[in-house]
Amino acid sequence: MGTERADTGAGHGASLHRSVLDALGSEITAGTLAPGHGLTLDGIQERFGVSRTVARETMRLLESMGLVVSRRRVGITVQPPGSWHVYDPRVIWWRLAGPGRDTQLRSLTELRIAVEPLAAAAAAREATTSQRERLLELAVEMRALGESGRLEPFMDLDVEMHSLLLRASGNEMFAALTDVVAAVLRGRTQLGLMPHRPVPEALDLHDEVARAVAAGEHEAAETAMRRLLAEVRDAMAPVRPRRR
Amino acid sequence: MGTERADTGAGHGASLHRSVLDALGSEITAGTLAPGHGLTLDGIQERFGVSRTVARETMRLLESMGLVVSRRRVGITVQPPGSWHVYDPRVIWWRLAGPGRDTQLRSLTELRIAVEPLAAAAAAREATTSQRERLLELAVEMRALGESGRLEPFMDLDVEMHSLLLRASGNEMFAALTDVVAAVLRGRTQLGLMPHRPVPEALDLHDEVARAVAAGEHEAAETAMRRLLAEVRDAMAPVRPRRR
DNA sequence: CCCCACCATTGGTAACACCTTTCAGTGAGG
DNA sequence: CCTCACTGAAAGGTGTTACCAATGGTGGGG
Repeated sequence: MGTERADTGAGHGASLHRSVLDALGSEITAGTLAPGHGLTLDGIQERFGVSRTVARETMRLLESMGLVVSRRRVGITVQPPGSWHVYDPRVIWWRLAGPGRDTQLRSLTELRIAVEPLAAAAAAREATTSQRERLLELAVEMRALGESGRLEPFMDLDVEMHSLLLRASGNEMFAALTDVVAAVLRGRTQLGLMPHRPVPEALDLHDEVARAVAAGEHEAAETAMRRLLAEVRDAMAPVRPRRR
Repeated sequence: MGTERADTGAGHGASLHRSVLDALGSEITAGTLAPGHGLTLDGIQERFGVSRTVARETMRLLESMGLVVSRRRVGITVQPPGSWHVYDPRVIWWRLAGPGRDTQLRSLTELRIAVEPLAAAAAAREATTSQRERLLELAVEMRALGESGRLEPFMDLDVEMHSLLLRASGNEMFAALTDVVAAVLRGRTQLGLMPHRPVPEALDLHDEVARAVAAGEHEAAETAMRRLLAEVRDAMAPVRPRRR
């Protein structure tokens, strides 16, 4: 359940430190290792049967993600969520895989609502010709797949479309969110939150976004994307029992 | 043997691997070490006069930021900008310190335009009473400092206000951008992109945002913040937009 | 109450065995 | 003579162990 090989980086095989990192990262972000909890290198060596070098590298990586701090004599201390680097792909992955997944999905969706409309507007201005063409193609294919109710391939196209828009925006900070958005879209289906059993409304809005961007109408693209995401957020609302 | 020690003044405790990390990170993000360029652990040891352990830990950290990949036999390869983790605080810092600083400021500002209006709206709903009070205080102090033309302390308050709003939004993804926004605001003054005296318009808009959030009027807060940021973007325009 | 000594724990160095991947060299076949 | 497949050596990261240095929390002594 938790540690299904988080291949977040450029994927090489399972190096030793990566599996240890995955285990500890998951536990910290899941709250199993509570903030303030102390670790030691010896403890890590012992627990995972690895050498000091591997334990140290793992610890450095955890530290660079803000999950722990390491101080002499006192050891390694788990940090509270506030200091986690929540834009780190691995952190996002762990949190989506653990409990609090719906909380995470919710805040990520809010981020999407903030970013994607502007990204769509920028894409309408900046996209290359081939990107615009691909966008229109995608809209057509999505409609076909959506109406025939094939959810998985539909999701793939959905991911591709949003990624394309983010990349075409010409803003590297937007483009860097493609993985996040992909994770949200995939996580949403996995969680069974998949709101649109491709509702016609969503299909129409995707179509509208694609057309507007392709035609360079940035205002239309922005508002269409905004409405699309409002749809997404509303469809997600029902699963809200959790308040902190 | 050029054993150099590079401390780019980034404050934290000057541990050995950190200074090496800083040096290499800066060079890669600055483009001095071009994508595709090859490094070796031996080379790093030699150049910085550090042990293999330190070289390895540095390399792991660079890899976790997407700046390099490490493969057996082939060595360490510098990655193109597209795979950098541009939300990592250190990457942002390096890029703001190096060339392409204005490009970076521009894309970060666009990100602010996307996020901060929604953050303000959320803050209007979610902020605690003391946060609302502090916001009003800040607006008053900012006006005083702004009208007397004291740029540095004005900037500090500016940073505090935007940080407060992001944290008060209740969305961890927004809150995690406080460092980014702080870096942008500070970078903007350093770059001389700020008018020597805050324009009255900006002061009024800060005031308006503060009042709206404090009063819980989320729509007013959102539009006020949007106008504030539009002002920021326009004030920034004069610097030549460089296209890559 | 303050100061100092102790020692647990990370920080850093060194030397080593191992495994994977690349690449050059070699030979056979066309 | 050219091409291609095989082969083996070397390059370079991966992982292990042992050891010393620095540091800061803790507790004991004044």
